[in-house]
Amino acid sequence: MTQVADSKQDRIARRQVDKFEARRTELAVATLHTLAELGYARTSLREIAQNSEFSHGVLHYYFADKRDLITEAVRQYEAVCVTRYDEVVARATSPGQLRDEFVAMFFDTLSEDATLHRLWYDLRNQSLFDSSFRADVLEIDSHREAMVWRVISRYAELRDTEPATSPATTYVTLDGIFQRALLHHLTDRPETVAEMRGELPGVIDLLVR
Amino acid sequence: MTQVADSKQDRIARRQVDKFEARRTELAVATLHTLAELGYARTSLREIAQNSEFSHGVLHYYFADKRDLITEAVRQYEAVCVTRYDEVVARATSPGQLRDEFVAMFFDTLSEDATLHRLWYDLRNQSLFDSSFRADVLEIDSHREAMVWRVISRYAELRDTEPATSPATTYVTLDGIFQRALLHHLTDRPETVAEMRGELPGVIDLLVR
DNA sequence: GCTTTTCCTTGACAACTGTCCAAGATTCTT
DNA sequence: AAGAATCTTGGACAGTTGTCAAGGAAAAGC
Repeated sequence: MTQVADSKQDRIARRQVDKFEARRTELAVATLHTLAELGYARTSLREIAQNSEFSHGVLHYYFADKRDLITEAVRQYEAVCVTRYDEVVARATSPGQLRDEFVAMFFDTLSEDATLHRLWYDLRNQSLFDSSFRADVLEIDSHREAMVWRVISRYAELRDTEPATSPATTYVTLDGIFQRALLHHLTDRPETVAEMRGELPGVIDLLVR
Repeated sequence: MTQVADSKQDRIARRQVDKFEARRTELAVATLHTLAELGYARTSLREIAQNSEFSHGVLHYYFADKRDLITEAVRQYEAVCVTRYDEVVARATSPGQLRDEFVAMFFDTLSEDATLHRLWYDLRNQSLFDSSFRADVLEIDSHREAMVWRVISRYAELRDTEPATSPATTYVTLDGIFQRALLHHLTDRPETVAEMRGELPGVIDLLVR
């Protein structure tokens, strides 16, 4: 009897938790969009609420405070972003194909998800000032590094050679290129972006022996 | 007579302008320190004034508005930062010396001027959201690129070869490394920074044929 | 259908923001 | 030394911020 009651209560509790979590991520997504639009410095709770279908008060029902909310939004970002190149790696049969499709995807997400990417860089930078972001940022950064490494090490494999640098260096090189391309993309300088696109294959080749 | 009066007035006017400019840069420097300490998102005019010897009202006597003030501070930053490696280049007589001294200077300023550097990245990122910063940011970025190029092209010359990539790619590669090293430095992970230091010479060699 | 729990809105709060201004303090001119 | 120009202060302003709580709306449980 108690067992039945328990499992029933459990089911109820679980359902409530699920619902709670669902709404949390829903609000976190709204937060993500607001952050991507305005940047960290200008994002307020009322603005976030306006990008959702709720009023601003509800945010404190689902989140302890603003930091909690933004942290959750950052985690949402990670879910979106970190496996982007995996299918490219999976379907590649020749080094040339892998390189070309990687470059294509690279510049595709650059313009497609530009606001999300600038948000990521904004938050990573925020972590230079606010230590409470650092753990999450470092974790995401390491996932991005691993993602890049899967591409480059596979590329080296296909070319029957080895990467020329460590995962860390490989990552920061490509990330540096991405960051600058993003700046010029948002500054509306397509020529510069095109130039960088032209150079990227050469850089990739530089990254393997 | 009018001429004498004019030149005298001119002198007075010039002195006033000089004084005005001197105080402007004085306040811009205070702004720079505040920004480096708190980051863009948390820097207020009253906080800036507290880092100077004046009250907050004076800022609007010397600057049109907050943007004007911050823009001036950014220009101050540039004056500090953009010729850092020039003497290293000037005194280098062998490729090994140039490379070693560059690496040393690289990691020296990383820890010495860490807060200033994080400010730079903060403002560069801010320009992804606020177009009114972009012109200044792009200009400073191009100066940084030129600075790095002077080092690498000279290094190639000393080694009797050529740079392997364009100035832009060369810059973003080293800047990406710097940025990540800065993150780990501020996160208090000296091991990671040391690792990156160990790898930097190899990267430099990768950047020339 | 009624009660209890969960969810959401609304308005208030204190603190903080950029901006402006009146009036005092300081410096310069004559 | 007196008057004029310049500089600086400190307070007021309107608007925004994160936070919270009282109470209504909706849903769930019985």
